[in-house]
Amino acid sequence: MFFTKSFGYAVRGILYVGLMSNEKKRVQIDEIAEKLAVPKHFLGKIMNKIVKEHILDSTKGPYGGFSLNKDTLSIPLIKVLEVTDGLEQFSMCALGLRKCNPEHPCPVHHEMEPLRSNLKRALTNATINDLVAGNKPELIRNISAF
Amino acid sequence: MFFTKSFGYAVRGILYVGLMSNEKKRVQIDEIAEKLAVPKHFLGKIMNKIVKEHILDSTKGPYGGFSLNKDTLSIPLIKVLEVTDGLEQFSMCALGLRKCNPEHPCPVHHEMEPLRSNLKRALTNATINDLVAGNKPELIRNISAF
DNA sequence: CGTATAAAAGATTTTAATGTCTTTTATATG
DNA sequence: CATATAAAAGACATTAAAATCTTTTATACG
Repeated sequence: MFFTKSFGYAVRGILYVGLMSNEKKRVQIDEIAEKLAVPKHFLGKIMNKIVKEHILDSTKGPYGGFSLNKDTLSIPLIKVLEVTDGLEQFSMCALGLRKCNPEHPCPVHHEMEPLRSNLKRALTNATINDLVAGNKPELIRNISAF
Repeated sequence: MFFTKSFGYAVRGILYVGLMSNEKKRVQIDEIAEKLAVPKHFLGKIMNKIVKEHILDSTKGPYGGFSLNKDTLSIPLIKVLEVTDGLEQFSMCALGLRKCNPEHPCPVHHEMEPLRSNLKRALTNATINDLVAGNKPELIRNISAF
């Protein structure tokens, strides 16, 4: 619920790179896609966006792949969401009305507003590092699809 | 955010019927679609589902249209959501992992769980009547698209 | 019964997210 | 420079939600 598949793929891909960064400098898309059981080329496009936004680094060619950069671990999840899904959802009416606002609220506006801002805050406060910091063998298990 | 357009159309359609039920017994799909600026035939299919689930009544032919029934006003919003979008979203992992659960949580499980249950509770507690009960002229304005 | 009305149902199209396959670009190394 | 590797880019296919158009079914009323 809430997010696209792309967002889930992105978060899991970034986490996988983070978890592997002790063992090897760079991780290839083939390995990520296989371990997470995610479509390789689709993940590739998403990872490409992630690199363009400086959330990860990548290099082509032999010994290339994806790697953490100095900022990766402090990136908040909402930044990843922005890249994959955009943030319009936080300002868009739950019933799809354009002119919904506090002065002219839709019928569910007042119910939805606190939920929306709680979600936004949770995603703003949680960083990649927060997710990587836990039990690593457990986490590897938990980002794979099986 | 959160929901499909179908859900928004359904809620607004039901509310429009509720608001008109003082003035006339039945409301036609042409009027609803026009006033809410929603595609008529698409709304028709959604309203049909709503009728099949006994959230509204409908009759064909002259003087036909959609009308409230004895249960309409006490229907919780989550029932409407179930009809239009289904409720799988409440049990589905935010990152799309099948085996995500409290014992093997995905990396955002503990952040998302309270938000999810808050949303579910809000939709379970809010009835159609709660939304109709407010200022009616204001509400009519607020469910139209303009 | 015949006719007009309005929902229901069916068929088709459009759009966006997702997924697959192929070609291009960059780079490390002999 | 030649070759192999791996990301990036491009073209195309699939799927589900959304939207449109046409035909069928039910019903009120003269």
